[in-house]
Amino acid sequence: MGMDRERRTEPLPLRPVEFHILLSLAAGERHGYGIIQDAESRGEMLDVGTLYRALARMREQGFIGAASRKPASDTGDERRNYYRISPRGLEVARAEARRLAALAHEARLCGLLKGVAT
Amino acid sequence: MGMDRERRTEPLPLRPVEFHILLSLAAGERHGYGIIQDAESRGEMLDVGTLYRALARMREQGFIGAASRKPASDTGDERRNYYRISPRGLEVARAEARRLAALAHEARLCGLLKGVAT
DNA sequence: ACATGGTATATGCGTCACGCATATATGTTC
DNA sequence: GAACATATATGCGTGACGCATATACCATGT
Repeated sequence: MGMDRERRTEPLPLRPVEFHILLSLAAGERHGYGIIQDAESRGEMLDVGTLYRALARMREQGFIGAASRKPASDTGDERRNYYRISPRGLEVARAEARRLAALAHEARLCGLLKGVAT
Repeated sequence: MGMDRERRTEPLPLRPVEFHILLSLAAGERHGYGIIQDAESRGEMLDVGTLYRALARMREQGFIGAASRKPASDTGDERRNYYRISPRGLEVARAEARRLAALAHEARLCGLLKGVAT
């Protein structure tokens, strides 16, 4: 067997797209296209195919769930599917955030972040 | 066409294993197994197959090169292949480090790093 | 001398996740 | 109603992946 990181039993480390999704959802409920726009606002490009497949995968994993109701900010667009982060999703997002922060710290120690504010 | 991130013309963002390699080599010349041990000391697990294939790929890309001579720290083990980071490799490593630091900063803003020192 | 375990590099195998393209349809604006 | 942005979804080809295996050298112990 074997795939990308394939059917790995360990969910961590997260795939980049998975962390982008949880990062958006940690700030509040979002629909798929809104997650893409969030990533764009951070200067990150998410492929739509990669995103929607990751959303389906993460629902199966229990990291995210469908929002019970549309948020107040919704314009009434019936096409939108809103997602919320689950307690388990929040856990893995925090663990991944700590891992990334530690990696960035190591990068600073190696001199890769000279002139970049902390 | 498409592969993992496949034959993407853009080298950025780097794959996780690629950043781990450049992070190790930014601190000095290393051989393959030494890079694995470096990652372990950071709590990151690198698969040996993934590592050696990434090393070959990154040599072709010009991000790393073979060290001209064995470093003074070498014990005389003839099996070792030492690598050094190239100017281009240092560039992309810095860019990727900035991206990761920005991502960690966003994670902090979203409350995913509460109680974690800066 | 031989066994054991750590070090060191490399490749074979199966396949998933990926990037890219395309499809479909609704919302918005002019 | 044309044009474009929004929104979700799937088909396609394949490279990179995790895991196993192969090979061999080095160090230590008995």
